[in-house]
Amino acid sequence: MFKKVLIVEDHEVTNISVRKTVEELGIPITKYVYYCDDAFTWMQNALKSEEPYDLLISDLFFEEDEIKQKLTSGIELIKAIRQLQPNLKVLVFSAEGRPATIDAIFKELAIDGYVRKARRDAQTLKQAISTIYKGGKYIPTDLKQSIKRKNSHEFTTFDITIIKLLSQGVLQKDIPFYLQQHNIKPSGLSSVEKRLSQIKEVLEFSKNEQLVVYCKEIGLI
Amino acid sequence: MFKKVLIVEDHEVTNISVRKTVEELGIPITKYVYYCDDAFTWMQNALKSEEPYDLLISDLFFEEDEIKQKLTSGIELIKAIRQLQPNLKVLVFSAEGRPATIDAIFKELAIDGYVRKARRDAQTLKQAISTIYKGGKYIPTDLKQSIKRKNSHEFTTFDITIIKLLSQGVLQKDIPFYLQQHNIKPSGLSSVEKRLSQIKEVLEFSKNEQLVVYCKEIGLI
DNA sequence: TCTTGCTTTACGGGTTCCCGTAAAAATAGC
DNA sequence: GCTATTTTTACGGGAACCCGTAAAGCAAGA
Repeated sequence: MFKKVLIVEDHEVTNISVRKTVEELGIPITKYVYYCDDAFTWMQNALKSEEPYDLLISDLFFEEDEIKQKLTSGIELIKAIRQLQPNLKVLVFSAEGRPATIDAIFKELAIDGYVRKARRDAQTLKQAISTIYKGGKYIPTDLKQSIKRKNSHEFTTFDITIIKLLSQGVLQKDIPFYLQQHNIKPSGLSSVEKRLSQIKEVLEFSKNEQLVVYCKEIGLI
Repeated sequence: MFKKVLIVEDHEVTNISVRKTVEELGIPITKYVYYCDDAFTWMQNALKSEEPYDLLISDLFFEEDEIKQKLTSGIELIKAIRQLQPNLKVLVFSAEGRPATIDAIFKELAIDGYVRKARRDAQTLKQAISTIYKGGKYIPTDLKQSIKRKNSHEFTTFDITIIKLLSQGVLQKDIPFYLQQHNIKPSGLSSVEKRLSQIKEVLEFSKNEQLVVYCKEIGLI
């Protein structure tokens, strides 16, 4: 089993349990911190003293408080740590449940496992740690299967840009101006109109209001 | 200190820690369950055997799974339990952070305390339990102060109705028809238009798209 | 260079939405 | 019962949006 584990979790209640769960697996050294910056420092020091950690268990979202941080999210932390210790095993433990987001984290950060904060999360954590220790990857069961629903649309950055502008109150007829300002390739009003109507057709929406709440819902804007 | 406490929390990890935290306060009997229906049953039985619980610690949101529940949220649970044991002390422990929502729960359910899942939540839980035991109410510090921002609008049920319809793709010109169907008093198109433009003026919004994402954001729709 | 196919833009008419004004209806007070 | 005030509705002109079509731009290949 792993020898040294570092837990990064800002919620005290969750931190306590994760610690307890890890200790029940017989891992001798479990360090726990509440801030990403602290986690990075401990990782650095452990590496310097040539006693690096085996496993990082990290949350994704960290609440801001009076103590300003350089690393403000689990994603930033993992990216930073990967620079100095690429072989480190990483397990993300987060409440984030959107398949698209979890999928993106697996691909972008090459993490070794993801456990969602949910009903059987303590048991799942143990399983995930075991699986990772054996060299495997722990992927949530609900992620393996259908990521996409029947009517799904792959949003391009262009789509997201114009939908964001709409949700910020920019008039549709003024969007071309903004696009030109930022040198975004199709900048014509017709292109904007066409794109919006295409998206709405696929998703079977009739109004922009529907589209923007949908995008808000899935965390796109 | 309290004698019998019931913990309702679907996340195993959180459940474990809350339990531990409560036990550290020297409370002899702490029952913990993962479903609202179970909580209700245990409350009922304890009342029948004339050994009722002193305190209920409950989450608000419970994830659905294969085991179908009658009570699907902490709010429903608390309402149901208040029917049979009105004097029970209730502490809500949830991740919900929107002041308006927390405020509504205090007023509608007359709960005795609210602790938000956040950085120092374990310590805060202990404080809250102590405060409630002494007969006080535990209100989050950030709620006491500014609930309202500079440009805030008090949404009526009428407002919410029409904004919901918009977000569902109903054309503005068709909204009067829906309002008549449900016998909602002002049903004219002009009334709808006037209301929307008033709201947008107060919130300094220019488009409906902005309004609906805002309402989505604050959990109104 | 010219053709072909694709993307982007320009234009126009029909619909919906916005907003002001005025009429109609409901409410309140006397 | 009547007037005064407010709320609701009706109407109309102008702006914004939707949608189809056609023209213009652009890339690749013969």
